[in-house]
Amino acid sequence: MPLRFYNTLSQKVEEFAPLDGHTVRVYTCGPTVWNFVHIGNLRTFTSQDILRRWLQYRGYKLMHVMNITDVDDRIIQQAAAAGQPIGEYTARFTQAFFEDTGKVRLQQPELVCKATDHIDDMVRLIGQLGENGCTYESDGSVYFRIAKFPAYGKLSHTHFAGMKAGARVDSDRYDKDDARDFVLWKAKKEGEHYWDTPLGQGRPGWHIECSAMAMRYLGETLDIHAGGVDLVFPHHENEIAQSEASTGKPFVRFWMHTEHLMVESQTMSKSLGNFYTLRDLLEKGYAPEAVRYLLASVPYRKQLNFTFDGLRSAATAIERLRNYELRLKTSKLPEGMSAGIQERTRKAQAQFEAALDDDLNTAEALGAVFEYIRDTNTALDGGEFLAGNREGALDLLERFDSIFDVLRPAVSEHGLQDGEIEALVEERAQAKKTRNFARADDIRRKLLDQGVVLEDTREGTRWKRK
RNA sequence: GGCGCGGUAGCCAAGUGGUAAGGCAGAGGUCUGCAAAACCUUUAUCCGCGGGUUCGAUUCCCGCCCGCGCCUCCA
Repeated sequence: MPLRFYNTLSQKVEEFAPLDGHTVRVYTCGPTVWNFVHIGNLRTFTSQDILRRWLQYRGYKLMHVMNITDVDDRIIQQAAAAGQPIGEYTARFTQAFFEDTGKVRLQQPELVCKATDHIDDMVRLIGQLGENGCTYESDGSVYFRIAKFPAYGKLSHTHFAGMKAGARVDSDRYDKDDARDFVLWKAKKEGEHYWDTPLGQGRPGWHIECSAMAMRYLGETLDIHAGGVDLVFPHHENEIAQSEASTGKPFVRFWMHTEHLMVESQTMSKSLGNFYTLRDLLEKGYAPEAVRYLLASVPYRKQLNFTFDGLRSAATAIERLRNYELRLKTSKLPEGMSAGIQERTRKAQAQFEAALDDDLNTAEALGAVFEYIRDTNTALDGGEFLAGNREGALDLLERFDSIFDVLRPAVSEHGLQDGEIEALVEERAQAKKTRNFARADDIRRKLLDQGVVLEDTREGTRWKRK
Protein backbone atom coordinates (compact mmCIF):
# COMPACT_ATOMS: atom_id res chain seq x y z
CA MET A 1 0.00 0.00 0.00
CA PRO A 2 1.28 3.45 -0.84
CA LEU A 3 1.74 6.36 1.50
CA ARG A 4 -1.52 8.06 2.28
CA PHE A 5 -2.76 10.90 4.43
CA TYR A 6 -6.09 12.19 5.53
CA ASN A 7 -6.81 15.44 3.77
CA THR A 8 -9.08 17.89 5.58
CA LEU A 9 -10.02 19.38 2.24
CA SER A 10 -11.55 16.20 0.86
CA GLN A 11 -12.28 14.64 4.25
CA LYS A 12 -10.75 11.46 2.91
CA VAL A 13 -7.56 9.50 3.16
CA GLU A 14 -5.72 10.05 -0.10
CA GLU A 15 -2.57 8.72 -1.67
CA PHE A 16 0.28 11.10 -1.22
CA ALA A 17 3.19 11.95 -3.46
CA PRO A 18 4.85 15.33 -3.88
CA LEU A 19 3.89 17.30 -6.94
CA ASP A 20 7.39 17.22 -8.39
CA GLY A 21 7.98 13.59 -7.46
CA HIS A 22 10.86 14.06 -5.05
CA THR A 23 10.72 17.10 -2.81
CA VAL A 24 7.82 17.55 -0.43
CA ARG A 25 7.04 21.19 0.16
CA VAL A 26 5.55 21.57 3.60
CA TYR A 27 4.40 24.60 5.50
CA THR A 28 3.48 24.38 9.16
CA CYS A 29 2.05 27.10 11.33
CA GLY A 30 4.67 27.71 13.97
CA PRO A 31 4.44 29.28 17.39
CA THR A 32 3.26 32.68 18.40
CA VAL A 33 6.17 33.58 20.57
CA TRP A 34 4.52 35.23 23.51
CA ASN A 35 5.03 32.44 26.04
CA PHE A 36 6.71 29.06 26.56
CA VAL A 37 5.35 26.14 24.54
CA HIS A 38 2.78 24.05 26.35
CA ILE A 39 2.21 20.37 25.81
CA GLY A 40 -0.76 21.04 23.56
CA ASN A 41 1.44 23.03 21.20
CA LEU A 42 4.00 20.32 21.49
CA ARG A 43 1.54 17.63 20.52
CA THR A 44 0.97 19.36 17.22
CA PHE A 45 4.64 20.03 16.61
CA THR A 46 5.55 16.47 17.52
CA SER A 47 3.04 15.06 15.06
CA GLN A 48 4.60 17.27 12.41
CA ASP A 49 8.00 15.94 13.38
CA ILE A 50 6.74 12.40 12.85
CA LEU A 51 5.42 13.49 9.48
CA ARG A 52 8.79 14.98 8.55
CA ARG A 53 10.66 11.90 9.60
CA TRP A 54 8.33 9.55 7.83
CA LEU A 55 8.55 11.46 4.56
CA GLN A 56 12.33 11.26 4.81
CA TYR A 57 12.18 7.58 5.68
CA ARG A 58 10.21 7.10 2.48
CA GLY A 59 13.00 8.69 0.54
CA TYR A 60 11.61 12.13 -0.08
CA LYS A 61 13.52 15.35 0.18
CA LEU A 62 11.91 17.96 2.33
CA MET A 63 11.47 21.65 2.04
CA HIS A 64 9.67 22.45 5.23
CA VAL A 65 8.96 26.05 6.14
CA MET A 66 7.72 27.08 9.55
CA ASN A 67 6.80 30.59 10.55
CA ILE A 68 7.34 32.37 13.80
CA THR A 69 4.49 34.74 14.56
CA ASP A 70 6.31 37.54 16.27
CA VAL A 71 3.69 40.23 16.09
CA ASP A 72 0.10 39.92 17.25
CA ASP A 73 -2.25 41.33 19.87
CA ARG A 74 -0.99 39.23 22.74
CA ILE A 75 2.61 39.97 21.96
CA ILE A 76 1.94 43.66 21.78
CA GLN A 77 0.08 43.50 25.08
CA GLN A 78 2.61 41.36 26.90
CA ALA A 79 5.57 43.28 25.61
CA ALA A 80 3.96 46.50 26.70
CA ALA A 81 3.28 45.02 30.12
CA ALA A 82 6.92 43.98 30.34
CA GLY A 83 7.99 47.39 29.16
CA GLN A 84 9.97 45.91 26.27
CA PRO A 85 10.05 46.50 22.53
CA ILE A 86 8.26 43.59 20.86
CA GLY A 87 11.44 42.40 19.14
CA GLU A 88 13.20 42.00 22.43
CA TYR A 89 10.21 40.33 24.00
CA THR A 90 9.75 37.79 21.21
CA ALA A 91 13.46 37.00 20.87
CA ARG A 92 13.44 35.48 24.31
CA PHE A 93 10.50 33.18 23.62
CA THR A 94 11.75 32.30 20.16
CA GLN A 95 14.96 31.07 21.70
CA ALA A 96 13.03 29.20 24.39
CA PHE A 97 10.91 27.58 21.70
CA PHE A 98 13.92 26.04 20.02
CA GLU A 99 15.43 24.97 23.31
CA ASP A 100 12.22 23.22 24.27
CA THR A 101 11.48 21.60 20.96
CA GLY A 102 15.09 20.48 20.78
CA LYS A 103 14.64 18.69 24.08
CA VAL A 104 11.80 16.63 22.68
CA ARG A 105 13.96 16.10 19.61
CA LEU A 106 11.97 17.91 17.01
CA GLN A 107 13.93 18.30 13.83
CA GLN A 108 14.37 21.86 12.68
CA PRO A 109 12.48 22.79 9.55
CA GLU A 110 14.62 23.58 6.54
CA LEU A 111 13.54 27.18 6.88
CA VAL A 112 12.18 29.15 9.80
CA CYS A 113 10.87 32.60 8.99
CA LYS A 114 9.60 35.45 11.09
CA ALA A 115 6.54 37.47 10.25
CA THR A 116 8.26 40.77 10.98
CA ASP A 117 10.94 40.00 8.39
CA HIS A 118 8.32 39.67 5.69
CA ILE A 119 6.19 42.76 5.96
CA ASP A 120 7.10 43.67 2.37
CA ASP A 121 5.89 40.33 1.07
CA MET A 122 2.62 40.77 2.90
CA VAL A 123 2.13 44.29 1.63
CA ARG A 124 2.79 43.08 -1.90
CA LEU A 125 0.30 40.26 -1.53
CA ILE A 126 -2.34 42.61 -0.17
CA GLY A 127 -1.61 44.91 -3.09
CA GLN A 128 -2.18 42.07 -5.52
CA LEU A 129 -5.45 41.24 -3.84
CA GLY A 130 -6.41 44.86 -4.18
CA GLU A 131 -5.70 44.76 -7.89
CA ASN A 132 -7.89 41.70 -8.12
CA GLY A 133 -10.68 43.63 -6.47
CA CYS A 134 -10.83 41.53 -3.33
CA THR A 135 -10.13 44.18 -0.72
CA TYR A 136 -11.62 47.33 0.70
CA GLU A 137 -10.43 49.90 3.12
CA SER A 138 -12.17 51.08 6.20
CA ASP A 139 -10.77 53.42 8.82
CA GLY A 140 -7.26 52.86 7.59
CA SER A 141 -7.50 49.08 7.80
CA VAL A 142 -7.69 46.81 4.78
CA TYR A 143 -10.15 43.93 4.67
CA PHE A 144 -10.61 40.90 2.48
CA ARG A 145 -14.01 40.80 0.84
CA ILE A 146 -15.25 37.23 1.21
CA ALA A 147 -18.00 37.80 -1.30
CA LYS A 148 -15.26 37.87 -3.96
CA PHE A 149 -14.17 34.35 -3.15
CA PRO A 150 -17.06 31.93 -3.71
CA ALA A 151 -15.07 28.87 -2.63
CA TYR A 152 -14.83 30.29 0.89
CA GLY A 153 -15.68 27.56 3.38
CA LYS A 154 -14.34 24.64 1.36
CA LEU A 155 -11.78 23.63 3.95
CA SER A 156 -13.92 23.85 7.05
CA HIS A 157 -16.93 22.59 5.09
CA THR A 158 -18.95 25.48 6.25
CA HIS A 159 -21.79 26.51 4.01
CA PHE A 160 -22.44 30.17 4.22
CA ALA A 161 -25.05 30.16 1.47
CA GLY A 162 -27.99 30.12 3.82
CA MET A 163 -26.45 32.64 6.12
CA LYS A 164 -27.57 36.17 5.56
CA ALA A 165 -24.69 38.49 5.05
CA GLY A 166 -24.37 40.62 8.12
CA ALA A 167 -26.77 38.55 10.15
CA ARG A 168 -24.13 37.78 12.71
CA VAL A 169 -22.37 41.07 12.64
CA ASP A 170 -20.78 41.70 15.94
CA SER A 171 -21.70 45.14 17.15
CA ASP A 172 -18.05 45.91 17.79
CA ARG A 173 -17.14 45.17 14.24
CA TYR A 174 -19.39 47.42 12.24
CA ASP A 175 -16.37 48.54 10.28
CA LYS A 176 -16.64 45.44 8.10
CA ASP A 177 -19.03 45.10 5.18
CA ASP A 178 -19.69 41.46 5.96
CA ALA A 179 -19.18 39.60 9.22
CA ARG A 180 -17.02 37.02 7.50
CA ASP A 181 -14.61 39.54 6.07
CA PHE A 182 -11.30 39.57 7.82
CA VAL A 183 -8.54 42.07 8.23
CA LEU A 184 -5.44 41.98 6.07
CA TRP A 185 -3.85 45.12 7.39
CA LYS A 186 -4.63 46.78 10.69
CA ALA A 187 -4.44 50.53 10.98
CA LYS A 188 -1.96 51.83 13.49
CA LYS A 189 -3.23 52.33 16.98
CA GLU A 190 -1.76 54.90 19.29
CA GLY A 191 1.30 53.58 21.07
CA GLU A 192 1.45 50.34 19.14
CA HIS A 193 4.28 49.07 17.04
CA TYR A 194 3.67 49.89 13.36
CA TRP A 195 5.23 49.80 9.92
CA ASP A 196 5.19 52.58 7.36
CA THR A 197 4.00 51.06 4.10
CA PRO A 198 2.14 51.95 0.91
CA LEU A 199 -0.93 50.60 2.70
CA GLY A 200 -0.47 53.18 5.40
CA GLN A 201 0.89 52.95 8.90
CA GLY A 202 -0.09 49.79 10.68
CA ARG A 203 0.61 46.14 11.06
CA PRO A 204 -0.38 42.94 9.28
CA GLY A 205 -3.41 40.86 10.11
CA TRP A 206 -2.74 37.40 11.40
CA HIS A 207 -3.56 35.28 8.37
CA ILE A 208 -1.60 37.13 5.74
CA GLU A 209 1.82 36.20 7.05
CA CYS A 210 1.34 32.52 6.33
CA SER A 211 0.10 33.06 2.80
CA ALA A 212 2.91 35.46 2.03
CA MET A 213 5.73 33.39 3.48
CA ALA A 214 4.44 30.03 2.30
CA MET A 215 4.18 31.21 -1.29
CA ARG A 216 7.42 33.11 -1.14
CA TYR A 217 9.42 30.04 -0.19
CA LEU A 218 7.35 27.17 -1.50
CA GLY A 219 5.62 28.50 -4.58
CA GLU A 220 1.96 28.99 -5.31
CA THR A 221 0.90 25.41 -4.66
CA LEU A 222 2.24 23.55 -1.62
CA ASP A 223 2.17 19.80 -1.10
CA ILE A 224 1.25 19.89 2.57
CA HIS A 225 0.11 22.52 4.99
CA ALA A 226 -0.30 21.44 8.60
CA GLY A 227 -1.44 22.83 11.92
CA GLY A 228 -3.72 22.24 14.87
CA VAL A 229 -7.42 21.55 14.27
CA ASP A 230 -8.37 24.87 15.76
CA LEU A 231 -6.67 26.57 12.84
CA VAL A 232 -8.97 25.06 10.22
CA PHE A 233 -11.31 27.94 10.72
CA PRO A 234 -10.73 30.75 10.31
CA HIS A 235 -6.97 30.79 9.90
CA HIS A 236 -6.48 28.22 7.17
CA GLU A 237 -9.73 29.04 5.47
CA ASN A 238 -8.54 32.63 5.23
CA GLU A 239 -5.12 31.59 4.00
CA ILE A 240 -6.81 29.77 1.15
CA ALA A 241 -8.92 32.79 0.32
CA GLN A 242 -5.96 35.16 0.30
CA SER A 243 -3.66 32.89 -1.63
CA GLU A 244 -6.05 31.58 -4.22
CA ALA A 245 -7.70 34.92 -4.80
CA SER A 246 -4.27 36.31 -5.54
CA THR A 247 -2.85 33.54 -7.74
CA GLY A 248 -5.91 31.79 -9.12
CA LYS A 249 -4.18 28.49 -8.32
CA PRO A 250 -4.83 25.86 -5.67
CA PHE A 251 -2.86 26.90 -2.60
CA VAL A 252 -2.40 23.55 -0.88
CA ARG A 253 -2.82 19.94 -1.99
CA PHE A 254 -2.99 18.28 1.43
CA TRP A 255 -4.22 19.92 4.59
CA MET A 256 -3.26 17.96 7.70
CA HIS A 257 -4.62 18.86 11.11
CA THR A 258 -3.58 17.52 14.48
CA GLU A 259 -6.30 16.95 17.04
CA HIS A 260 -6.06 18.58 20.41
CA LEU A 261 -4.66 17.20 23.58
CA MET A 262 -6.79 16.90 26.70
CA VAL A 263 -5.46 16.73 30.22
CA GLU A 264 -7.11 14.12 32.42
CA SER A 265 -10.04 14.13 29.97
CA GLN A 266 -10.52 17.86 30.33
CA THR A 267 -9.66 20.80 28.18
CA MET A 268 -6.30 22.12 29.18
CA SER A 269 -6.69 25.58 30.57
CA LYS A 270 -5.05 27.80 33.06
CA SER A 271 -8.28 28.24 34.98
CA LEU A 272 -8.64 24.49 35.52
CA GLY A 273 -5.10 24.35 36.81
CA ASN A 274 -4.16 21.66 34.34
CA PHE A 275 -2.09 23.77 32.03
CA TYR A 276 1.45 22.51 31.51
CA THR A 277 4.39 23.79 29.61
CA LEU A 278 7.18 21.43 28.71
CA ARG A 279 9.26 23.21 31.30
CA ASP A 280 6.70 22.36 33.97
CA LEU A 281 6.99 18.67 33.20
CA LEU A 282 10.76 18.65 33.08
CA GLU A 283 10.87 20.44 36.40
CA LYS A 284 8.73 17.69 37.85
CA GLY A 285 11.46 15.31 36.80
CA TYR A 286 9.93 13.68 33.74
CA ALA A 287 12.27 12.85 30.91
CA PRO A 288 11.77 14.74 27.67
CA GLU A 289 11.85 11.43 25.78
CA ALA A 290 8.88 10.25 27.82
CA VAL A 291 6.98 13.37 26.81
CA ARG A 292 7.92 12.80 23.20
CA TYR A 293 6.90 9.15 23.33
CA LEU A 294 3.56 9.91 24.90
CA LEU A 295 2.77 12.66 22.42
CA ALA A 296 3.85 10.54 19.47
CA SER A 297 2.17 7.32 20.54
CA VAL A 298 -1.40 8.41 19.87
CA PRO A 299 -2.19 8.88 16.18
CA TYR A 300 -2.38 12.57 15.37
CA ARG A 301 -6.01 12.62 14.31
CA LYS A 302 -7.25 11.38 17.63
CA GLN A 303 -7.57 13.51 20.71
CA LEU A 304 -4.82 12.59 23.09
CA ASN A 305 -5.68 12.28 26.73
CA PHE A 306 -2.62 13.41 28.61
CA THR A 307 -2.24 12.01 32.12
CA PHE A 308 0.69 11.72 34.47
CA ASP A 309 -0.03 8.03 34.64
CA GLY A 310 0.41 7.96 30.90
CA LEU A 311 3.64 9.86 31.17
CA ARG A 312 5.02 7.33 33.64
CA SER A 313 3.84 4.50 31.39
CA ALA A 314 5.67 6.10 28.52
CA ALA A 315 8.87 6.21 30.55
CA THR A 316 8.53 2.52 31.41
CA ALA A 317 7.82 1.59 27.81
CA ILE A 318 11.00 3.39 26.76
CA GLU A 319 12.88 1.40 29.39
CA ARG A 320 11.63 -1.79 27.83
CA LEU A 321 12.85 -0.68 24.44
CA ARG A 322 16.24 0.30 25.79
CA ASN A 323 16.60 -2.93 27.75
CA TYR A 324 15.92 -4.85 24.60
CA GLU A 325 18.49 -2.92 22.65
CA LEU A 326 21.04 -3.44 25.39
CA ARG A 327 20.29 -7.14 25.42
CA LEU A 328 20.73 -7.36 21.66
CA LYS A 329 24.02 -5.57 21.79
CA THR A 330 25.50 -7.39 24.76
CA SER A 331 24.27 -10.98 24.52
CA LYS A 332 26.62 -13.71 23.41
CA LEU A 333 24.70 -15.54 20.71
CA PRO A 334 25.14 -18.96 19.10
CA GLU A 335 26.71 -18.82 15.66
CA GLY A 336 24.50 -19.04 12.63
CA MET A 337 21.45 -17.38 11.22
CA SER A 338 17.89 -18.41 11.83
CA ALA A 339 15.73 -18.12 8.73
CA GLY A 340 12.65 -18.02 10.91
CA ILE A 341 13.88 -15.05 12.91
CA GLN A 342 15.01 -13.34 9.76
CA GLU A 343 11.52 -13.72 8.38
CA ARG A 344 10.03 -12.49 11.63
CA THR A 345 12.20 -9.37 11.41
CA ARG A 346 11.17 -8.74 7.85
CA LYS A 347 7.54 -9.05 8.83
CA ALA A 348 7.89 -6.64 11.73
CA GLN A 349 9.49 -4.07 9.48
CA ALA A 350 6.71 -4.48 6.93
CA GLN A 351 4.07 -3.99 9.61
CA PHE A 352 5.85 -0.99 11.02
CA GLU A 353 6.08 0.64 7.62
CA ALA A 354 2.53 -0.21 6.62
CA ALA A 355 1.24 1.37 9.82
CA LEU A 356 3.03 4.66 9.26
CA ASP A 357 2.16 4.69 5.56
CA ASP A 358 -1.45 4.54 6.69
CA ASP A 359 -1.85 8.16 7.73
CA LEU A 360 0.93 7.90 10.32
CA ASN A 361 -0.64 5.28 12.55
CA THR A 362 1.95 5.48 15.28
CA ALA A 363 0.02 3.31 17.73
CA GLU A 364 -0.04 0.43 15.32
CA ALA A 365 3.61 0.95 14.43
CA LEU A 366 4.52 0.70 18.10
CA GLY A 367 2.41 -2.42 18.41
CA ALA A 368 4.37 -4.07 15.62
CA VAL A 369 7.66 -3.25 17.31
CA PHE A 370 6.65 -4.45 20.76
CA GLU A 371 5.21 -7.64 19.40
CA TYR A 372 8.48 -8.27 17.65
CA ILE A 373 10.39 -7.55 20.83
CA ARG A 374 8.39 -10.06 22.81
CA ASP A 375 8.81 -12.74 20.14
CA THR A 376 12.52 -12.24 19.81
CA ASN A 377 13.04 -12.00 23.56
CA THR A 378 11.44 -15.42 23.76
CA ALA A 379 13.73 -16.62 21.00
CA LEU A 380 16.71 -15.16 22.84
CA ASP A 381 15.66 -17.00 25.99
CA GLY A 382 15.30 -20.21 24.02
CA GLY A 383 18.60 -19.89 22.17
CA GLU A 384 16.90 -19.75 18.78
CA PHE A 385 17.98 -16.21 18.09
CA LEU A 386 21.40 -16.54 16.48
CA ALA A 387 24.35 -14.24 15.99
CA GLY A 388 23.44 -13.74 12.36
CA ASN A 389 20.07 -12.29 13.35
CA ARG A 390 21.50 -9.58 15.53
CA GLU A 391 22.17 -7.13 12.75
CA GLY A 392 18.64 -7.37 11.39
CA ALA A 393 17.08 -6.76 14.76
CA LEU A 394 19.32 -3.78 15.46
CA ASP A 395 18.51 -2.41 12.05
CA LEU A 396 14.82 -2.65 12.82
CA LEU A 397 15.36 -0.78 16.08
CA GLU A 398 17.30 1.87 14.24
CA ARG A 399 14.46 2.30 11.77
CA PHE A 400 12.03 2.55 14.63
CA ASP A 401 14.19 5.14 16.36
CA SER A 402 14.65 7.18 13.21
CA ILE A 403 10.98 8.05 13.67
CA PHE A 404 10.28 7.85 17.39
CA ASP A 405 13.74 8.90 18.58
CA VAL A 406 13.55 7.79 22.20
CA LEU A 407 16.25 5.15 22.55
CA ARG A 408 19.14 7.41 23.40
CA PRO A 409 18.95 8.82 26.91
CA ALA A 410 18.80 12.60 27.16
CA VAL A 411 22.02 14.07 28.44
CA SER A 412 24.75 11.80 29.63
CA GLU A 413 25.42 13.40 32.97
CA HIS A 414 28.87 14.23 34.11
CA GLY A 415 28.94 11.38 36.59
CA LEU A 416 31.26 8.40 36.38
CA GLN A 417 33.29 7.64 33.29
CA ASP A 418 32.79 4.34 31.51
CA GLY A 419 36.22 3.14 32.67
CA GLU A 420 35.46 3.84 36.31
CA ILE A 421 32.16 1.99 36.07
CA GLU A 422 33.79 -0.98 34.42
CA ALA A 423 36.49 -1.13 37.07
CA LEU A 424 33.82 -1.25 39.78
CA VAL A 425 31.87 -3.89 37.87
CA GLU A 426 35.04 -5.96 37.70
CA GLU A 427 35.72 -5.49 41.41
CA ARG A 428 32.18 -6.60 42.14
CA ALA A 429 32.60 -9.70 39.98
CA GLN A 430 35.64 -10.65 42.05
CA ALA A 431 33.71 -10.05 45.26
CA LYS A 432 30.92 -12.26 44.02
CA LYS A 433 33.39 -15.01 43.18
CA THR A 434 34.56 -15.04 46.74
CA ARG A 435 30.91 -14.87 47.86
CA ASN A 436 31.51 -11.50 49.42
CA PHE A 437 27.93 -10.44 48.65
CA ALA A 438 28.01 -7.58 51.10
CA ARG A 439 30.77 -5.91 49.12
CA ALA A 440 29.05 -6.78 45.83
CA ASP A 441 25.78 -5.21 46.93
CA ASP A 442 27.65 -2.23 48.28
CA ILE A 443 29.16 -1.57 44.87
CA ARG A 444 25.84 -1.97 43.16
CA ARG A 445 24.24 0.48 45.54
CA LYS A 446 27.03 2.96 45.09
CA LEU A 447 26.67 2.78 41.31
CA LEU A 448 22.92 3.10 41.54
CA ASP A 449 23.41 6.32 43.46
CA GLN A 450 25.38 7.54 40.47
CA GLY A 451 22.56 6.55 38.13
CA VAL A 452 24.14 3.32 36.93
CA VAL A 453 22.10 0.13 37.01
CA LEU A 454 23.74 -3.28 37.03
CA GLU A 455 22.16 -6.42 35.69
CA ASP A 456 23.69 -9.85 36.22
CA THR A 457 23.22 -12.17 33.28
CA ARG A 458 24.48 -15.64 32.47
CA GLU A 459 27.32 -14.06 30.53
CA GLY A 460 28.32 -11.65 33.24
CA THR A 461 27.26 -8.25 34.43
CA ARG A 462 26.06 -5.52 32.13
CA TRP A 463 25.38 -1.95 33.09
CA LYS A 464 23.37 0.96 31.85
CA ARG A 465 22.84 4.54 32.82
CA LYS A 466 19.42 5.21 34.08
C1' G B 1 -28.26 25.48 16.23
C1' G B 2 -24.34 24.38 12.13
C1' C B 3 -19.82 21.66 10.95
C1' G B 4 -16.28 18.03 12.68
C1' C B 5 -13.83 14.22 15.92
C1' G B 6 -14.56 10.44 19.39
C1' G B 7 -16.92 6.74 23.08
C1' U B 8 -12.96 -0.64 22.97
C1' A B 9 -10.30 -4.06 29.63
C1' G B 10 -8.00 -0.45 36.00
C1' C B 11 -5.36 3.48 32.68
C1' C B 12 -3.51 4.73 27.51
C1' A B 13 -4.82 2.73 22.89
C1' A B 14 -4.95 -0.27 17.62
C1' G B 15 -8.19 -2.81 14.66
C1' U B 16 -11.47 -5.83 11.20
C1' G B 17 -18.14 -7.86 8.02
C1' G B 18 -16.28 -13.81 10.60
C1' U B 19 -15.78 -13.39 16.08
C1' A B 20 -10.88 -8.26 20.17
C1' A B 21 -3.03 -5.65 18.48
C1' G B 22 0.27 -3.29 21.69
C1' G B 23 2.02 -0.43 26.12
C1' C B 24 1.38 0.54 31.41
C1' A B 25 -0.65 -1.31 35.95
C1' G B 26 -2.38 -6.02 38.74
C1' A B 27 -2.15 -11.51 40.04
C1' G B 28 0.47 -16.25 39.83
C1' G B 29 4.86 -18.80 38.07
C1' U B 30 10.10 -19.72 35.82
C1' C B 31 15.03 -17.84 36.34
C1' U B 32 18.20 -15.52 40.34
C1' G B 33 23.11 -15.27 46.33
C1' C B 34 20.01 -10.84 46.25
C1' A B 35 18.27 -7.63 42.60
C1' A B 36 17.30 -6.42 37.72
C1' A B 37 16.14 -7.96 32.95
C1' A B 38 13.41 -11.57 30.35
C1' C B 39 9.80 -15.25 29.54
C1' C B 40 5.15 -18.08 30.60
C1' U B 41 0.05 -18.02 32.46
C1' U B 42 -3.80 -14.78 33.77
C1' U B 43 -6.96 -9.82 33.40
C1' A B 44 -12.92 -7.27 27.65
C1' U B 45 -18.04 -14.02 26.10
C1' C B 46 -17.12 -8.44 24.59
C1' C B 47 -16.11 -3.15 21.86
C1' G B 48 -21.70 3.79 24.97
C1' C B 49 -27.29 2.42 24.39
C1' G B 50 -31.57 0.74 21.26
C1' G B 51 -33.15 -0.85 16.64
C1' G B 52 -32.09 -2.48 11.41
C1' U B 53 -29.28 -4.92 7.18
C1' U B 54 -26.62 -9.75 7.07
C1' C B 55 -25.62 -16.70 7.54
C1' G B 56 -22.74 -13.51 10.82
C1' A B 57 -21.54 -6.54 13.23
C1' U B 58 -17.42 -4.00 17.72
C1' U B 59 -16.75 -3.13 12.43
C1' C B 60 -22.37 -1.07 7.61
C1' C B 61 -27.30 1.89 8.24
C1' C B 62 -30.90 4.65 11.47
C1' G B 63 -32.11 6.79 16.16
C1' C B 64 -30.55 8.10 21.04
C1' C B 65 -27.08 9.23 25.12
C1' C B 66 -22.25 11.08 26.60
C1' G B 67 -17.31 13.61 25.90
C1' C B 68 -14.43 17.05 23.01
C1' G B 69 -13.27 20.81 19.20
C1' C B 70 -14.41 24.88 15.78
C1' C B 71 -18.27 28.61 14.43
C1' U B 72 -13.30 35.56 13.82
C1' C B 73 -7.25 35.83 15.63
C1' C B 74 -6.74 29.37 20.40
C1' A B 75 -1.79 24.04 18.55
